[in-house]
Amino acid sequence: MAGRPRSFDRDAALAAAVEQFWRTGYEETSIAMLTRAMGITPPSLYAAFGDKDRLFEEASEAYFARTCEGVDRAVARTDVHEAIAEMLDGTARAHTAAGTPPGCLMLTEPRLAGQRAVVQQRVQERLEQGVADGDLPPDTSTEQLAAFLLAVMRGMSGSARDGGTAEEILAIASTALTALPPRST
Amino acid sequence: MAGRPRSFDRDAALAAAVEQFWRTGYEETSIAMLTRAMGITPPSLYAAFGDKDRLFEEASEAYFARTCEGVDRAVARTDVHEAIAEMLDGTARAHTAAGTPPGCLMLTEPRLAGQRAVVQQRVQERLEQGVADGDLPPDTSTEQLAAFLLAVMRGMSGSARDGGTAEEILAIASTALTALPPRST
DNA sequence: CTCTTTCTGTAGTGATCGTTATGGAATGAG
DNA sequence: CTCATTCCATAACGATCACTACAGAAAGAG
Repeated sequence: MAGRPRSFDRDAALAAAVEQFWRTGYEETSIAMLTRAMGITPPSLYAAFGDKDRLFEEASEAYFARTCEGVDRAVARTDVHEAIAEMLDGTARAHTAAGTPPGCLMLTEPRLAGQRAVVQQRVQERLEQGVADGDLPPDTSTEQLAAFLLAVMRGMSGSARDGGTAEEILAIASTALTALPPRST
Repeated sequence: MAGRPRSFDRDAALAAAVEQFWRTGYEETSIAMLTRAMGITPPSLYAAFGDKDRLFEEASEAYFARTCEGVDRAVARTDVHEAIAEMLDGTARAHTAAGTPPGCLMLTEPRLAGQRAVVQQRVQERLEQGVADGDLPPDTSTEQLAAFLLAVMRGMSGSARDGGTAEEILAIASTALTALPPRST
């Protein structure tokens, strides 16, 4: 009943696929690039992951889960200003971390608009909490502010892809922070 | 000496190429898509424009010139706050204009980092002028602020590509404006 | 051991990629 | 007119695209 077992680590292969998609995006990544990065042959890839679309879906979901961890950790802070600051700071560092491709797969890949909407919604909810906590003015447009923050993070990702240094990206983050309305004491 | 004249309008064909590259980017645009959009056959394309790389270079330069017109008109305003506001406003409208593809070719295409650097430098110089005019605090980091503004515009372009409405993109622009330090009276 | 099942590597599918050779049509020069 | 020159359309080039048929190898079940 049980035939020959798979000779490669599926999770490790998926991680390699994540990095390859991260570096070159969906369209520019060929199956040949993937098999080389993953250390397997095309039939193994198709047997284990379906096709290129399904592999990308699985890879982008793994990437998304990792990204959400960082965002969730940041927005868990009790003060909304600290929460957003940490989110932007963490984003800037992730976009320029050595050992990983520059920029962000979720923010760069055209077909991941759904993931971006999810993150934006989460940011908006954290801002609404900030308003409820009295840490943001009651008339704050959380929707508008969340869209702004997503746009800034997307811009940070693009700057990182253009070769921007960690300092430059962090400076963008700290500048964006000044657009957060201060607590009205 | 003078043979058969070209049977198509080179400028019109170039304009069609600009729009095609604008809509689908360099890598995702095939010669077949270009020839269809331009209304010519491959040999005509290669005879008139060299190859895909040179055609893109010419197209992106034409696009860049048009973009710079808008930016230059905006930053020509005497008040730096009005200048930046008009630049962001014009950018938002250009990214969502009916009749043209959403977003911005210059801000989206990976290989146009050089054009982005030029625009950023121009913005930075305008901000420095604002400092000299006393419209921005003397300790303003114009370099940091210009990088921020470029990042925001890039994010606006991405939002537009994701299907964002003109109102949403304009809201991002107006939020970004609040990060401009006010005149210190 | 044998049998069955599943994986693996080679090799190749048709389609499309960017690019171009070829040959006839169209034009200005003389 | 003739001739030289340039352009256009068909058709094809080799390379690569995503994907898979095939056959042999490797493992568990009995």
